[in-house]
Amino acid sequence: MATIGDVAAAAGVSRSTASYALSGKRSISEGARRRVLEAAEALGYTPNAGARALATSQTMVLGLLARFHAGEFAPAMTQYILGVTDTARDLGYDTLLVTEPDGAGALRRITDSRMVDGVVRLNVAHDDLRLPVLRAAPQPGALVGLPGDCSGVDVFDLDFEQAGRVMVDRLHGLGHRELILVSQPEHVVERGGAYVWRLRDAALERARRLGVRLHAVYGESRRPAAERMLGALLDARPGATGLLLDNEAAAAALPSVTRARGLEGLSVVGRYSAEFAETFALPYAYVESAPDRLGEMAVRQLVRRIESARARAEPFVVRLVPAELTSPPS
Amino acid sequence: MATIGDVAAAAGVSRSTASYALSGKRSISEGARRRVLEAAEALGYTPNAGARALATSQTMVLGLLARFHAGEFAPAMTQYILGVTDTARDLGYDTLLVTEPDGAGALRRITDSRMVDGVVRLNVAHDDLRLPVLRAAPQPGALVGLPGDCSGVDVFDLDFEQAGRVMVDRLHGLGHRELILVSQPEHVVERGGAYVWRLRDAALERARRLGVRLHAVYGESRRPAAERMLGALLDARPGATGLLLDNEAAAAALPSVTRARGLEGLSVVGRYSAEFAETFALPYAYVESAPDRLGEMAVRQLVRRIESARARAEPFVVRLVPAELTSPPS
DNA sequence: CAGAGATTTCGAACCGGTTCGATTATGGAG
DNA sequence: CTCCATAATCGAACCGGTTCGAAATCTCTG
Repeated sequence: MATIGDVAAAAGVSRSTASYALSGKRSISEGARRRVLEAAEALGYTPNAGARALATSQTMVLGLLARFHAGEFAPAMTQYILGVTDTARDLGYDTLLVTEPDGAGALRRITDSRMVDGVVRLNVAHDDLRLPVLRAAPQPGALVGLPGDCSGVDVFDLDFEQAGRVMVDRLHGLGHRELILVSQPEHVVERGGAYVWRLRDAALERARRLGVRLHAVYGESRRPAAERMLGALLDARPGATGLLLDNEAAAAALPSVTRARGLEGLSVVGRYSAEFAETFALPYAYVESAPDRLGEMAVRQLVRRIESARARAEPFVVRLVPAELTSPPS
Repeated sequence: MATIGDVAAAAGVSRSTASYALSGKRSISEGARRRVLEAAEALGYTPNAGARALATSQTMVLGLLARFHAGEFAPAMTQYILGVTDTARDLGYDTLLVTEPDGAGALRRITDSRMVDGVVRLNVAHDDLRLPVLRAAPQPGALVGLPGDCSGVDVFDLDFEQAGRVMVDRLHGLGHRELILVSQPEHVVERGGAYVWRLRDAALERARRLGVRLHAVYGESRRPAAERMLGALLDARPGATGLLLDNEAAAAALPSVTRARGLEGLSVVGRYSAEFAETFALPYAYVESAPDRLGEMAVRQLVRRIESARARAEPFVVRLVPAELTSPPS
């Protein structure tokens, strides 16, 4: 494999001249620049990433910390990941993916060893054990998901409180006065999925204020259980005419349940990604969770901080994207 | 951030002694070793990855090349990825994820710059443009998916031919004499998804030999279209009593279609992952595609080649895991 | 044509590890 | 007490880039 020394020798210049010719950080005579470029091309020169990282303290790699349990229905995960990796590549960065059962250790390793210039954390829990590590790291960090303590990192998330209110408002506006909210399964909450109760509490509060009855329950994340659960629920609450679904599995299961029972009067509002809605042809209005957009925002802000000392000095942001209702396909 | 020089100074030894004490590659007196270890601990020393890579020409990072189009229903993707990253971590490697619309360029960059010690390629197409690059790379490569030309890399895949035969045999054994095979959408085939026609051609051949009529069609990968398509298909082939599904979206959609039509006599065999079967509570027998296991196998073989010169000299393997029928949940 | 000033190039140091060969300290045998 | 083998340690070189300061070359002016 050719080194910059080989390129320099082939072009008849010193290593430093070759380096400057390639980087353009100093002016180099037209002839020398051309010879260096030709030599690099001819030798198939690619700079050694380790050596460059050592010299510049920049790796052009972002860490991506994601927690995904096999056997859990998490259709949004690939979209988050794709949003992050695609944006990173656009900005010239590669992505080191850490799927972490081992938690903080791996994070500390990749930051302290300087493998990455910054870290995006997905699936942030309310009391996330990796956040202290991330705050202590020399690199900047960006989160997708709102933790209890936002200090020291940039945070991006859907405004789940607003989502809860928007969803209640919608069904209230359609005249419904008794509603059911199906949230994520309880273990998601126990694991620190704050977005679940942010949406739920805001929805309950809004319902109370509007004088609407709202039954909030945990759903299931698997198919047969999800269907049974919905059926039982509709039986138990015959007066409920509106359904709020903050649970992908429930949303995917609902059409077959309602079809089987002929519950055509039921009004439904969901909360999931546009892609999910399309894949499962869901006929409901929904609040779009825009996972790819959130991943993109996190990366852009992260790279801004990495590349500009000025940006690094700016105060940390907490950006909640507004929850907007998307109409069902007609 | 502490360097090995700081550790050495704190322990009162030279840098080389500190290095040997930490790596154990030469014997070091008990006292010195202890002082070095304590100093490293106290200073929170973590070796700089770039420097180590430069010195050892080993990065302890694997490249993971995956192609996933947002908006395509590819539920197995996360399982492949998880199989790879989890196994890599077990073996001491991190994973650089490259989701590549830009194809060969990114691969060449990460291999030539020595960012990775080896590469796992998912979603291999029959005539994959990245394979020549991978073969030319100085690092070993492993594929999940069978390409037209297997030279220069280790290959792991499900035995899709056997899967086709097993599926036909099953329905033939149940007494069915006219079958329909729903494959992946045509664009998957056009993109070089050889596994589609490997399964289909083997199934057609087996059906011919058994004297069974088999109608092979391309399916849809999206929900509303998949359902309509299945309905139309069953109408068009009223004599068909058995269904082979090599298409996740079709499998997920089928229960609601058959329920709506009361087609209880229909026998179905699928081809998808166990996780998929469970998530959607599919009541069919199926050939398990074991994405996580394939990812794991690819990584293990890759790391073997990376770490042992002996293994590197071994001939390349093409390992097709047997297609076995899993019974439906009772 | 000398000299100032700008342009181009080079050599050396540095980033932070690893590793080889040599040197020093230690202990045992003669 | 000396000599030698062995164990422990050190210094220096190297991996492959980048970058700084100085030297060399060229250009233009007086």
